[in-house]
Amino acid sequence: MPTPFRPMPAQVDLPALEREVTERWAERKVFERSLERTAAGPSWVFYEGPPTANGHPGTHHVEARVFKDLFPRFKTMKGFHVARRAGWDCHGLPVELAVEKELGFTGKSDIEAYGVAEFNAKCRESVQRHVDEFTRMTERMGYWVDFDQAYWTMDADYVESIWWSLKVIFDKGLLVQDHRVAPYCPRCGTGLSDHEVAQGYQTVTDPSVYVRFPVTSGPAAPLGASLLVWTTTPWTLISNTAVAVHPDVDYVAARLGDEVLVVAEPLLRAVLGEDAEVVATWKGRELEQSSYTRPFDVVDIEGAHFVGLADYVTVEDGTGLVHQAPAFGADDLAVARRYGLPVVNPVRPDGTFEEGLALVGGMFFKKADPVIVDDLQARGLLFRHQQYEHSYPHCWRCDTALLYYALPSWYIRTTAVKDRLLEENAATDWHPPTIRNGRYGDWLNNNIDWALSRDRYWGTPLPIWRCEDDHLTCVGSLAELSSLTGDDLTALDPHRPFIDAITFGCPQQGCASTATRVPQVIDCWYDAGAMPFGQWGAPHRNKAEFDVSYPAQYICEAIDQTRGWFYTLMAIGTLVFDKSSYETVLCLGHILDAEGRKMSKHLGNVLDPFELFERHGADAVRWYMLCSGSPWSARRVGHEVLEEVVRKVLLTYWNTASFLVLYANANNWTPGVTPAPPLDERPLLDRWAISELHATVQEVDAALEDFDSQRAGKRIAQLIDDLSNWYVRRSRRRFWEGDPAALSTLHECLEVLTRLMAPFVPFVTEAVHERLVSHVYADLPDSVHLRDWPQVDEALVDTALGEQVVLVRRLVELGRAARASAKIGTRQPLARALVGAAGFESLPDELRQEVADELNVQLLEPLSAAAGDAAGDSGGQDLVDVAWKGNFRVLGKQFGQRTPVVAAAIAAGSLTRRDDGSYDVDVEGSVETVPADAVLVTETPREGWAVARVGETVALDLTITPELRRLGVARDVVRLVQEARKSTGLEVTDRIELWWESTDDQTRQALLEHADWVAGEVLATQFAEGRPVAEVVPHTDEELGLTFRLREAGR
RNA sequence: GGGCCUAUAGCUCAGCUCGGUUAGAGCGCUUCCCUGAUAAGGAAGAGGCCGGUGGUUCAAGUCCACCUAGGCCCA
Repeated sequence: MPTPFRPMPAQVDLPALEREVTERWAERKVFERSLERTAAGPSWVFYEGPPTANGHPGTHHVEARVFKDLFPRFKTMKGFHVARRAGWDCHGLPVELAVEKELGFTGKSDIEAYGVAEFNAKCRESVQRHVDEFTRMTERMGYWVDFDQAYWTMDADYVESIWWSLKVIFDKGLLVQDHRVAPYCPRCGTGLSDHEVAQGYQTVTDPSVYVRFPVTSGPAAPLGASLLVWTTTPWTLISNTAVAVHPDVDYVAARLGDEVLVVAEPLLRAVLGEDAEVVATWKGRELEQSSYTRPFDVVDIEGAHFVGLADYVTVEDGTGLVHQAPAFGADDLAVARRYGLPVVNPVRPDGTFEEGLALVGGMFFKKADPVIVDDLQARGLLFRHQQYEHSYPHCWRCDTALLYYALPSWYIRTTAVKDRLLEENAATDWHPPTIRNGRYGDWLNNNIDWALSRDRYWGTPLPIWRCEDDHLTCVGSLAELSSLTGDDLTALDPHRPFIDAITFGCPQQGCASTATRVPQVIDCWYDAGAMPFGQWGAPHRNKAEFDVSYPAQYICEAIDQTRGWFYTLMAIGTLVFDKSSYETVLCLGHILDAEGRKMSKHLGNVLDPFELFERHGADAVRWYMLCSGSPWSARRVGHEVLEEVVRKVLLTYWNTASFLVLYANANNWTPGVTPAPPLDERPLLDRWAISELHATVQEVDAALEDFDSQRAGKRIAQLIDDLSNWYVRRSRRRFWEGDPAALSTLHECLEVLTRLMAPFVPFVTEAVHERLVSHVYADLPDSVHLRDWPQVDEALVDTALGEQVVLVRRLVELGRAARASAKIGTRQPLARALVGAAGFESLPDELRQEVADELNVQLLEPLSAAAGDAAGDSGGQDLVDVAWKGNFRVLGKQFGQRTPVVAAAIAAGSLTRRDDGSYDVDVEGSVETVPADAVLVTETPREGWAVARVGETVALDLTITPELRRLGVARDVVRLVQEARKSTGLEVTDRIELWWESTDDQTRQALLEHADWVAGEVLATQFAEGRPVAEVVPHTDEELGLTFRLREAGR
């Protein structure tokens, strides 16, 4: 006869099981069907942030993907249609650098020599390679996302969408060209990334000069003062445009000899010495707009040469007055922008001054320093000249000193929409909420224009064409480009170098010049932020699909994306549609290694996700990511924590299911077929289990609606523990007997629990669902992921019962502690236990019986009732001590400062109980009335009892009569036989024949007295004193003087 | 240099929103107990100046200020 359930071995290889489940999903197209199933439902829009397809996937990639999977699965089970489109971020410097490394290149000149077309082809290949690995990782971890429709930011459709959006921004006048100061190597002719700069610092000695700038207007002018300005780059003095001071710092005019110099007050003595005499003091802001005579008249700089204010100025070193050359310093450039000053750059890209300039014409910038110093000296402008040792960046390739250099660059004027960004941010549902006004809000408040362009090769080309007359044309599509050129370019690969070759007659009215594309590509972060429309190729294609899927209801990434994707998504959405691209965002903390360090290739501490999946299983990794610690805190991951998840959560869950299957099959119980009593006729414990189940459904649902996976996971783990370690433990006997009420209850709990857990751990739940549900209910879907999310039945949640069971378990714990302290094992029955606990009186008999069973006592009585009883025996009130304690939380509200005095009076017992339960307390002569809950009463039994008490009290009567001892012996024997059954390899349902003999009188008497009971417990069809006829291996126990032999019945 | 986050047992983390009695859990360790599913469960023990200093308060791990260390992002 077939068993109702497929057997579920207790031993399970989770990673192997996961691989089987993955195959089954693919065969049965479960993901596709889950989307079809919800096609008519309301849609819940999720955007997949495209990972950079560069490098190998690491465990930190797994983290975000787990959260990206959980909520869409949850919403899908709730009936929402959650389209999930994979995406790949294909462009950018990281890809270029990886390819450069592969090819052994050291700079842009190598790329140019190799050929841009060939180089970009290599980049494309590299992307494809890494995407394959990401896909494999994604599938293995059970992240359901549609790869067939994946968007690639390098696809022509995608690039065209970006162009369209840039044209919208351009037409609003927000895409403009300006200067950008960046570290630049004049020999290599290229800007360097921060990463490159960081590896090229060298300690060098530079001139340090203090120069006089005579003041010509403002408060210092009447004194005939000069600003004293300090710099370590004399060559930039040629381009001096302004002087910056800190608005809140005190500046002094000080007389030294026959001149007056202006310096910051805190630096006065360090710079001018003790002899300087202060003649005037101003706040920096009072000096604003004071004009001065610049040190060199070599280049024209109009409308400049006055004092500006800047918060970045420090009084750490120098003079507190900072020379400004906007072309050669990012801070300087910012100040210049604010004051509308021109950016004048007399240094050519090769690092030499323009030909024809006085003094320095044609000279390499560094070589100009001594010339300039000498000239200043000769003209009496040099106050002091020293050598200064400091760390300065050099080109990591050629050791040339870098130049901070203003390069022409394209900007998006995000500052123009800053207020809108702040409004959109305020309306965004951040998890955790602190990010909104904290890290992210702060970033928005300090918003600066987006430096969009990159002087590189592998990226979305900036679709701007410029003619010789400087007319700009921004092109929004290949079709538009075709109409401008007159050729059909709709099949053109819109990348460099092909796009660079496209020119057309300037469309500007009356202009006859030819327009060529500007050479830059764009920041790949723009690509990622453009995915809401880019993934559809919208609006050129699929405009309707885009319209209904904007904005996203949910996105999720780690904290480093505040300045990355979170920003670019919101900024582009606001710039193009005047609306942020997402409503809810979950922001995760980073995953660290076991030592708390960020995982990086550099440190070699990257945990390979595939290794974790194969060793512990993807479910274990998922559960850890979702439920251990706060998702928004940085967390450490290692093998130990994953092993714990497997043991405590996954295996406990699996084994509970395995237990059900074992006894359901043994008793031929089939859910829905074998009749079971209605819930309200089942034992109290069954109603408790169902109550906990529904309370869990309620809380998990609420937690997930709030994007709080940790809270949901905690509750689920609690239910698993409740079922395994209380419900099943307490109900074992009923399962052995095949009680349909118990089997139905556990089956229902596991069935609902499996659905609750499915979004978290999709593999093991699928395997359990298949065995517990799919195989027995033909009308239900063949996958848990095609089921509906559980509905809570609030009528079944019995809070009072829940609290009573908590008390029961608490009392059991206390009783066990009492036994331990008396050194009496639980197998030895005791006559009675006394319980002192609020709520014990109202505990139903069924629950009192649980306590008695667990503690193995024959009688359970309230302590108060027993006290009088025992008092008669022992002649006094000595059995119970009563102690009182004040409840500070209650007393504090009533008494404030007097709280400690009142509490002391209560502890001293100066109180009388009133009829309504409240107390009169005698506090230093005056009587105060306090409510019942202001006094905590504890009763403590005395001598002859084993006691455990923490809030509640359990006392055990330690008298062991000969009758009790014999019962204990019988139980010991049962245990020994069970052990022997197990070691013999018998199944739990096998019947046995048993023969025993004993040299110990007490043991013999006990076994004769309790023969029927022992035989029943160990499933013995025969239980006889003596020896079998045939040879059977004996088992002996010296303490009991017992020898017994057993064999399977009927053999 | 700026901003944000974090700091509680050997390790991993709760508790802090809204101050209240003896600061909890898991892992690990020691000793026991229980076991007719379990790689499980239970008891006891060892292990805490709750990062530091000051303040508010009858009362501070919790609120405030400053400091220190680490992390992240940006210069």
